[in-house]
Amino acid sequence: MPKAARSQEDIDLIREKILDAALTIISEHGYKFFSMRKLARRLGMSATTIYNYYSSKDELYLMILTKGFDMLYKGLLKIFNTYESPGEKLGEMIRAYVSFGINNENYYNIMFTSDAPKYRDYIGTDIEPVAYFEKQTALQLVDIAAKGVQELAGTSPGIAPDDARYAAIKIWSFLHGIIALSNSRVLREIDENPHEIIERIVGDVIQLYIPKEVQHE
Amino acid sequence: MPKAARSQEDIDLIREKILDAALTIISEHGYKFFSMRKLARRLGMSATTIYNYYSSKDELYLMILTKGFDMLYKGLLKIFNTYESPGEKLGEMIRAYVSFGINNENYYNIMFTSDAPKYRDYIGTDIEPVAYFEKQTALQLVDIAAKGVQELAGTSPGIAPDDARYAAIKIWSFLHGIIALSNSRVLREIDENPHEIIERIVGDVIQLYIPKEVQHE
DNA sequence: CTTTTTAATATAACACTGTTAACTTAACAG
DNA sequence: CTGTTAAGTTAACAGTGTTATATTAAAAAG
Repeated sequence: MPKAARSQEDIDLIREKILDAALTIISEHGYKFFSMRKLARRLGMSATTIYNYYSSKDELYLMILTKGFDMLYKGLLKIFNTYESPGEKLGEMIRAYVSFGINNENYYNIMFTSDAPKYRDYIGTDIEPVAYFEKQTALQLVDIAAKGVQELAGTSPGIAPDDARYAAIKIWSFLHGIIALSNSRVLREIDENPHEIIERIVGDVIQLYIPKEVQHE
Repeated sequence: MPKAARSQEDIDLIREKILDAALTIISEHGYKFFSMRKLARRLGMSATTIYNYYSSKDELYLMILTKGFDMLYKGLLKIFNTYESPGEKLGEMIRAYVSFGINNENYYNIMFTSDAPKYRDYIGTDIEPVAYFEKQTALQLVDIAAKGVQELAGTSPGIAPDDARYAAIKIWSFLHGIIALSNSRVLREIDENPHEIIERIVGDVIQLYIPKEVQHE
């Protein structure tokens, strides 16, 4: 009888190791600097060996995306479960989202920025299931956001009672705008103090949806 | 005496030809598919010949950026000079900006999206002057936007009289948010009707700054 | 032990990328 | 026709994702 195949646990351990190294590269140097050979060098293995654990760079990329969405979701969920007042809750969720976007620039960019491929690009390919799982993880985010907004519906002037989902997307869009402008360094080109502008806009958005009396009810 | 050098006009003509071809590739297939060899093939010349007209792919890229900012600026300027009422003027400028972003997806992405290098990345390099010119062209955009907002200051509830510039950046951020979400295909993943959402958000932003009575004064 | 089997890894290669060095072609003044 | 040199080409380098092939290593059977 031949050599026995490795246990699933052992395989998963190596997969995790590879994923972590990829993450480090991306969050330190950006997606552009993430190549299979560099990843392999960091792991002390051959580039082609990685293909025994992930079918392609795209699959690895999708796994990273999934992890990112999951991290962000869990962060928002914690706030959702911690705060009592709906106003304070949504306010903190908004701040947490923007913090994530600014402090994990490279991560945020591949999660929400154009160049990176999306679920649609993998339909019909052999990694469609991986892409599908990524999409579902991302959708959780919309749900928790909509829930946060839902609790404010009726109380807030900006949120129609039966339209929390639209309101959530709109707030998201506003926040994404300022994060994306900041991360793209466009903001830095036109203003000396981008952080001040970000703070101010975030404050304005919160004010727009959560008037003072509701904010500390 | 040796062969005479070509006239500047002739050189500029070829430069223009190369730029146009690069533009076509990017707006049809995106920045990812734009390579020096593909560009050369389309032009019926060798890839290295392009280096006689542009010092690098980056310089070519900066020229494309500049052209994009200039196009957008001229479009907004025309609206600025066409409409009389400040409310109508700003409303139309907002719609024109969003249209540009949605209809020239690939173009907009390299202009305002992260992965693309910015002026700061070229400081100290030999193409810093090209990058500087690109930045100045982009800054014109902020100026014309701020002017459009300035005319509404005082009349609009959302715009403090002495803070048109901040208001302009904020509106820009809101608009960029919805365009970027749309172009990144994230919106398509979470909603069946992204265009409807875009229309609605744009309407809401306009409404936020230009109440009905001011809109058709 | 040695042999056989095969899982796991590594090497070599392909087609691509931006860019440079070296070479060829072609046009014009003397 | 020759010398000069501008303009363009080919060959090459170091890099990319990925695959086919070759090697290594470990464990079971004789």
